[in-house]
Amino acid sequence: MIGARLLEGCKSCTKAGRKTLYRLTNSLPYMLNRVGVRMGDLFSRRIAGYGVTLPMYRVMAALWEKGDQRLGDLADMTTIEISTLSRLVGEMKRRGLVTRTRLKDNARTVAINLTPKGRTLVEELIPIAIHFEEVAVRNFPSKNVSDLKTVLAEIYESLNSIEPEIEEVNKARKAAKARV
Amino acid sequence: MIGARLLEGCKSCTKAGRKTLYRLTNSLPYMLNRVGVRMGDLFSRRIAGYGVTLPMYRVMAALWEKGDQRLGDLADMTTIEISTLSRLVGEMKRRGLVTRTRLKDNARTVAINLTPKGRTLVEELIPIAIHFEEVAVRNFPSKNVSDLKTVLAEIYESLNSIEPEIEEVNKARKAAKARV
DNA sequence: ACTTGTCATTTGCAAATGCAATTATTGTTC
DNA sequence: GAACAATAATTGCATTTGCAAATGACAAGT
Repeated sequence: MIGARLLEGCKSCTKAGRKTLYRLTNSLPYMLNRVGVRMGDLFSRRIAGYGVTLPMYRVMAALWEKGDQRLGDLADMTTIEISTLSRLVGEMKRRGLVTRTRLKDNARTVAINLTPKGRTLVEELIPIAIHFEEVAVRNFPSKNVSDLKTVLAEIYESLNSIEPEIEEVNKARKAAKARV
Repeated sequence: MIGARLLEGCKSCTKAGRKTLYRLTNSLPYMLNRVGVRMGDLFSRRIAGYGVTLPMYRVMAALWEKGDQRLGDLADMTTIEISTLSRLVGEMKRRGLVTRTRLKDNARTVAINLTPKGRTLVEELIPIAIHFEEVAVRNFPSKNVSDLKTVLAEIYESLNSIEPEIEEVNKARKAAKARV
């Protein structure tokens, strides 16, 4: 296993023998998750007064950017799991923010759209989102921010490519476990 | 409102009049969240075969890095909300991964520790985490990765500093809403 | 000792999430 | 055209999450 040499029990943390030591708090998944969650939390509280949750905002902003989407496409765009999204859209429909209509030529699929109420609301929220981001990164050169976004997008793509690899390892592990 | 000029209805998206246009999918909160969630999902599935969830792994890795922590400190370190963590630790105790003992000199606080079983498990998982990260970023120069980590840490700090500012706006909004 | 206040954790509740079925519709093949 | 597979969305179930309120334990002042 690559990296096994880096593993060192925490009792040894005080010893100076090893150059590199694993730290959860310095791992990329942890750091990404932490910042992402934190930013989401803050923005979520920022918009809570408008009576919408963060996932609802994301659905509305996605629909504002590109309307008349099918549920599955909206799930891809928002990266909200489709079963979650299905229920979320149901709730948003009850609140009069979106419409959900089954297509006539293919009754399997539904088309989601913003209502005028939903549109008004999201157009009130988007400037807040823009301002929020400006404040969040106001201490950083804009070059750094755009570089960051580039890297984030690249890593996201990279993750898609390693997914099959991971699934394979998982299968092997699962098979090994089934024997236990 | 700063940024209001950037707001443009989606019908106008086809027009070429505006230089900048808001896109949810290009906003920093969205991109961070997307990558963080995706990476978490993949790693979560990677370790699912070992019978632990991702939050459980994070708790164990945090305890491995620094043992004998109080619940609140562990919440800070893992950035898991304390009420969530309380329940999570309860479940982990039932599974024999950690111990939770109330201090004798201050019965308000509890000390959380890894059990030998928990320690064995996390020491099996950490090399997997290291390898996972290596694979996830293997296409990127290590300089880029370390720069990324630096920026992520800085943004996280920056968020802490803007929190009071946001809370203040929220309060104002809340007060305005109470009048409705 | 008795109220008051603060601190650390836990619980109640409502939402969001992921996975695994299930339903409903459309396509394909014999 | 009847059986079967494929597609799109929904539902059931268990877990995770966050906020707010409640509990339980200590601290201070009177």
